Amino acid sequence: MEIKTAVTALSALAHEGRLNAFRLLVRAGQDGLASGELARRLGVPANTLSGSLNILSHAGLVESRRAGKSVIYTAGYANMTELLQFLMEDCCAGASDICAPLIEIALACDCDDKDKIDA
Amino acid sequence: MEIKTAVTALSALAHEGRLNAFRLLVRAGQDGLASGELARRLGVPANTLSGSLNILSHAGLVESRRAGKSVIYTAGYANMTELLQFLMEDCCAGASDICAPLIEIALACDCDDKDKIDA
DNA sequence: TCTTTATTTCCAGTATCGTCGAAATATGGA
DNA sequence: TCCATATTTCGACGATACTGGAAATAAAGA
Repeated sequence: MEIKTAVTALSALAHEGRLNAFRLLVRAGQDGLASGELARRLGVPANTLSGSLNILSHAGLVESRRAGKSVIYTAGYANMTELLQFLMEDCCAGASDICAPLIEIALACDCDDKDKIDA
Repeated sequence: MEIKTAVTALSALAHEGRLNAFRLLVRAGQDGLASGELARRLGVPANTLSGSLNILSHAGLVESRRAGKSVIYTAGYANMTELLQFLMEDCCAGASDICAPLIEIALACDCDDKDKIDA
């Protein structure tokens, strides 16, 4: 990931409304949420949210698909992972002590994939 | 971590100059780098960098200590980890498939602490 | 104390961002 | 086609951020 890409993604997330929207979509999973439903839950005007989603979309952090009159947004998991990877990739170059907490975080992630560690 | 704290940290990182400075400090490890040395390496005026470091500092992403005429900056590893944790903490709430790449990232982290996984 | 070096603060011009009313566009149904 | 609903685009105002010159502050040595 290039630094400009990372800055674009970080800028997109560096806003309370957009970060809330993004996290809501992360929780919503692959089913995603319709734009209107998202606006209702976040309590923001539809056009304001539309702008926020547009910024997140250009940063690759959300994806969208039309379903009838609604537009369904989902989190861009792949690009989110790339960003986290970018933020971490130099963490051990000379400072291995920062690495331990990162592994703890991944291990704390309470999901089925936890089993993979023993494999 | 509260969302406002996360936004502050993300905003601090959402700037090419500051992100470069931060990553350089992450690589520099606990020894850190003097403000002037950092400015020289990044090719930015000392006062511009000072402002950048001030923003990163208020976000808790860097720390500083005076050493004679120089001020040494180091990465704020603890707070950086907290931010990453915040960005990840909901990753598995209904979308466990996003979790796998995160573990891969942590495992890819090539440092001594990798042994802990087998413990 | 005076000078040099290192860093920060102040300031102001410029640019970019955030917000939301109003209008435009897209879709499905009658 | 006409209407209702869902969403986006446009536009403009106010707010905030970025930059770097110049001045101020901090520290060490002569």
